[in-house]
Amino acid sequence: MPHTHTRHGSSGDDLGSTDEVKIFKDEGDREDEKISSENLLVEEKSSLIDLTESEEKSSKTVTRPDHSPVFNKLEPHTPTFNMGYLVSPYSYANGTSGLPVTMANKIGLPPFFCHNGDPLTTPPPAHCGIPPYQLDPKAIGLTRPALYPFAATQYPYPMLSPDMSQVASWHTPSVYSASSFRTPYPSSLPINTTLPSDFPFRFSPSLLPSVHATSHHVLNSHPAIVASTSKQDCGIQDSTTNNRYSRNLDTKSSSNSQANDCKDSSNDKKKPHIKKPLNAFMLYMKEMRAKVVAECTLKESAAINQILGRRWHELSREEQSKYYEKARQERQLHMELYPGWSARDNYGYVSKKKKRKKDRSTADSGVACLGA
DNA sequence: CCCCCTTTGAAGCTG
DNA sequence: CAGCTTCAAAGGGGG
Repeated sequence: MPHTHTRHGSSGDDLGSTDEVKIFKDEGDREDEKISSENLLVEEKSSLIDLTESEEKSSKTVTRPDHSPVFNKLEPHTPTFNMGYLVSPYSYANGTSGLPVTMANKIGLPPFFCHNGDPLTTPPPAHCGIPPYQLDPKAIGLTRPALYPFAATQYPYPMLSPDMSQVASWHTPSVYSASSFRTPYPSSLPINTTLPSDFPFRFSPSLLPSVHATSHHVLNSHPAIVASTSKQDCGIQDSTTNNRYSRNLDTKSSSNSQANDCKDSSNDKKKPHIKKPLNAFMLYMKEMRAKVVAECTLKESAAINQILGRRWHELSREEQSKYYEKARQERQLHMELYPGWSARDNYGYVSKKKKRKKDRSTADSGVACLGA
C-alpha cells in the first residue's frame, strides 16, 4: 500500500466516514524520489502547479492558504506540507524520473503536447508533455514510481444534515454545471422533491416503472442505475455521448427490457446494475478528462488517467476538497436513492465476464525487480 | 469482440 | 484491525 488511511468516524455514518485525512507514505523503493524530492519538489511543485493550473486557477494554487480544517490536520507533519504532497507521483519535475524518453519514438506515437502550454519543465510534467508510455514506468519495465510520501488528504467535511435539501442544493446545476462539469446526475433531477420517507425498498426493475411521482424520474435517470445490456458489464455505455447513463434517460421505458436482456444471471434480470457512486477522483476525472484530451491530443484513457492522477495531486487542497465534498454528496444521494444497496452487490459483476484482474501485488513485485 | 490498461477513492472481504 | 480486492469512468490498444 502506497498510502495509509487514517480513518475517522467509521462509525455511525458511512457517508462522512470516508472523509478522512490520508497520509501517503513512501516506500522503500522510492527513496530516490522521496529524498531527492523532499527539498526540490516543494519548489518544483509550486512551479508545476502554478503552471499547470494557471489556466483557470493559478492564483489560488500558489498560495494554498490551507483554510480547510481538514488539511490543516496534517500540517504539523511538515512545514512544507501546505503542498498537499511533496512528491509528485512521477517525479518528473526534478528530472529524476529516469524514464526513458525514447518510448514514444519506439512506439511511433504522434507528437504529444499540451495546447495550453502546460508546465513543460525539464523533463515535461507527465500531465503535459510526456507520452503515456513514458508516464507509465510499468509499461517500460520500471518499478512503479513513487506515489506519495504523503499526499492528498481527504476532506473531513462536516456531515451535512441528512435532510435531502442538502442534496438538493448540491444537486442543482450550480454545483455540477459550473465550469462545464458534466454532472453525473442530470441537473434537472427533481431531487429537491425529497424521496418518500418510505423509500426503503431495494431497487427493483419491477418497481422502477411504478415509482411514479417524485422518485420515478429520479430513479430512472439516476446515473447509478445502469440497465443491463449485453456488454461486458451489461451496462449502458454510450460511448458517443461519453455518458454511461445517458441512455437511461433516453430509454426510460425500455430500460427494463434492456435489463432483461442481460442473461448473465437470473439475478441480473431481476435488478439493474446500480453502480457505485463516484469518488472524488472519479468526479474529477469526469470533469477534466475532456479538457486533458483536448490539451494533450491524447485519447488513450490509461494515459489520460495518469495525467489526471498527477493533476489530481497537483490540485490545491481546496480544489480537492471540493471534489471530496461532491463525492460525499454523491454517496449521500446514492444512499438516499438506494437505501439497501451495497457495494458488495456489484462484486463479481465485472469479473464475472471479465477475467479477474491479475494480482497486482505480484505483478508489481515482478516489475519492481526490473525497476530496482 | 472483449479485456487490458491506468488513475484514486470507497467499501467489502479476509486472516 | 490491517491489508487486500473489487468497482467506479473512459476509450484506445491489442489479443
